[in-house]
Amino acid sequence: MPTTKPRWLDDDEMRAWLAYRRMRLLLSAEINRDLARDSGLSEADYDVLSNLTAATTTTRTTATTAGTTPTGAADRRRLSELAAHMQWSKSRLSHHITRMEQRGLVRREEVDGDARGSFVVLTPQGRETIERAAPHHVHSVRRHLIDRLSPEQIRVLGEIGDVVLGPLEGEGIPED
Amino acid sequence: MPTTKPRWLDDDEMRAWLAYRRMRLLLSAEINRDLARDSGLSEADYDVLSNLTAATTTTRTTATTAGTTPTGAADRRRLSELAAHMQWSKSRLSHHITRMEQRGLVRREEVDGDARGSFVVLTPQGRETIERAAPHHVHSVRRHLIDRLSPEQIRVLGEIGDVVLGPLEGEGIPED
DNA sequence: CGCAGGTCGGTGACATGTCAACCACGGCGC
DNA sequence: GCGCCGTGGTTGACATGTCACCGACCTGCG
Repeated sequence: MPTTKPRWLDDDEMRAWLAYRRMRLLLSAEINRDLARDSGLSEADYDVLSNLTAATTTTRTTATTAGTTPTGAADRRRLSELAAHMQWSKSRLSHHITRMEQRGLVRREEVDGDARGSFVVLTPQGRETIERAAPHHVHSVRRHLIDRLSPEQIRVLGEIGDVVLGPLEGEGIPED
Repeated sequence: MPTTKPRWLDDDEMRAWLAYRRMRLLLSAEINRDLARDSGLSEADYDVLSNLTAATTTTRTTATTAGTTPTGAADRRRLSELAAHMQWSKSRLSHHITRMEQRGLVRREEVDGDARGSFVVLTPQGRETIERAAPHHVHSVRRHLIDRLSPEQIRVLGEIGDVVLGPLEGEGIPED
């Protein structure tokens, strides 16, 4: 808590803070609009799907990849494991999976060893959807963000993420 | 639309994209949590309030300032003007003002020349609230973001905002 | 004047998230 | 075997936003 006078933001700092906030508002809106138009998915849908296919390929941390699937893929993850990985609350994921299940994109499946848990499994339609969506999405992300930045700006943005997120990753989501 | 093969993101690009997305998720959550705990406000509340006091002082574009008010301030703005300035949809603002009105932070007031429109007016309690909240909020923003960044990172973040937002500012919000 | 079309806002239905229980099960100590 | 607690997940009530649409009101023009 600021016991004394607060140090207000100077012009550069304000500009940076504003940049972050405006991007959160406008850039996200734009990319999500593209995604909805091109593929009928919300960003949340896309993330879930891509984290399910990602599980099958090599380690893919984010949502902007979806290559062809190697044979014998698993396409399934425990709810809690997926929630932790995405840093979503279990509640959020559960609600969202329910909705995606009704649209036929994923389905729940029991776990053998543990009667409490369940898997989320990608349906064929889910796979089809994400594979179709991915190229458009990457294109959208490039068009609105990545391709507008210089290599230096890209590098620095990555650095900023490391510096800022480091201390936060631990604390996680409020966790139900 | 990607007619040919999509250009997937390379490692640096992916890192930058991930940084943006994780910050949107975790950093925002953290700062909002602080704000709610310290001042009982949501980020949206804070923005509205600060844009109302801002109108009274010199031109303040963002939400991280709230100095003492000069005498004879107006503390009022047209709904549509405020919505445009914040780049919120009118619907969103209208709903939100209704809720804030019920908490006594703002109130609506008729416009003389135009029977359609209304002003949003800061109540004394609203002013009190934002002035109390501001120092904590700046502190929180510094602690989680600004003070973790080097001057160069701050400068580049600002640049990124300009480059990315430039093309978007025009398009505005889906606008009801 | 009189009205066509834009502007200002408000509303209701619906989507998404959060928070706080809650339930059922698994594991462990005794 | 039993009692307890931690885990995995679900649920319902509620907050916030979006979208589509309404309605009142201005304004320019014939």
